[in-house]
Amino acid sequence: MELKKLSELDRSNLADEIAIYLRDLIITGQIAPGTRIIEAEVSSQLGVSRGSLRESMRILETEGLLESFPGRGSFVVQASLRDIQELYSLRCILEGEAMRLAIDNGTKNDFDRLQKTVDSMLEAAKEQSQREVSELDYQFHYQIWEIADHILLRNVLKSITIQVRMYLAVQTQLYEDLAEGVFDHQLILEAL
Amino acid sequence: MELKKLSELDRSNLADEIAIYLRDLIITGQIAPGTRIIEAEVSSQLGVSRGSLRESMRILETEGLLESFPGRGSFVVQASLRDIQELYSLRCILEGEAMRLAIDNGTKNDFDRLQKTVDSMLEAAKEQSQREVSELDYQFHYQIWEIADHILLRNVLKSITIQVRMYLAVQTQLYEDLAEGVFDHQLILEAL
DNA sequence: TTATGTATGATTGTCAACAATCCTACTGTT
DNA sequence: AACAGTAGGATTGTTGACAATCATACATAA
Repeated sequence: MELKKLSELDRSNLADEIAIYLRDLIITGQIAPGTRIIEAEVSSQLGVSRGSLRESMRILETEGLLESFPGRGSFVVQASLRDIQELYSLRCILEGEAMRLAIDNGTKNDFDRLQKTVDSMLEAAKEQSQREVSELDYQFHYQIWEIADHILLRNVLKSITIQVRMYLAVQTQLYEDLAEGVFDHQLILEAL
Repeated sequence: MELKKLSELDRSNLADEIAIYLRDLIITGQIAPGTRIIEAEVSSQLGVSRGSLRESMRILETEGLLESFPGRGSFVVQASLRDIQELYSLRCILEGEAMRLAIDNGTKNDFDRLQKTVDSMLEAAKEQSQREVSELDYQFHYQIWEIADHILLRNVLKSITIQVRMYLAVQTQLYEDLAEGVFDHQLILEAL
């Protein structure tokens, strides 16, 4: 049996865990855009030191979720219309490229798994479970990216999608008709 | 007269400065791929604390220049052939997109400035000044990205180009005939 | 009233020290 | 000789404290 290198296993350090936690709060809109992150406050609430928190904030800043002004504090990014447009246009370009690669590389097995995800999504949409639909939506795309077998492309798409989800969380009205969105995914799959 | 917000001015903090410094060392190959970054050693050499250094390392890690294994240390990434291929393919896709946008948005003035850059590059190539050619090469592309007027696209391209340059620095033999590379840029400009 | 100066608390920037973990080399046992 | 066990130093993980900076409110003068 072939074993994975332990060094590749995710033995997390604090900063990463904090980043994961905060990232989720930001993406889901639980921390509103524009809010200032006060280090002492947040770190004590999380029960960690400011040093570790600052490390995690640097990760989120590089990812484009936070924006920091030296000496003045860090804030959850507040997207302009332009930012969102750019995010979408870049996502379209890369997603298109991912699909092209997925078509080349995908096996029947791959497409069966995609169909399964779409089915689950349809079901979740029927039950109006927004949270679940959103999660399955991400899984659907993530599966395509994996089939495309282009690690860098996947990472960039992941980072962009995270930001898109953040903005969507704030403007949920865009997601009113859940079922329609799911139907789009069925179309994508058939195109593949 | 309209003034810029001071908050948008880059009043740097230590971590950013360290990141800029280390990034350059990595990109230019002065720190070889695979070398381990020992925090105490580097921070004392730079005359900064480990905390600040760690923050900068998190930035570089998120950018894909460092790779860290919790509890075991951080290393300058060692690219596989695959990594390089992915880097190039993604860069092609995005650079193509940037050019398309640049064609739409560019004014005559913009193209004149590009021509100037190519001219300088040709001159630098004649004098076999690798360093200068490399810098002007980056400027040429950066100008196109600015004309394209897509901030996000530019940022992603910047990050990818940084990594490409890092790998190029290690394998400089690829850049033997400098003049030929410059000629490529003239072709690009004429296409625009 | 408006503008300028000043003091105070709040927040960030930076650091040095301690704790936990890892790696290496040595020891002893079979 | 080959292996497991075990110190010891080296390195990372984490923290709390101090210094520097910023923002706010108040006081003062024109």
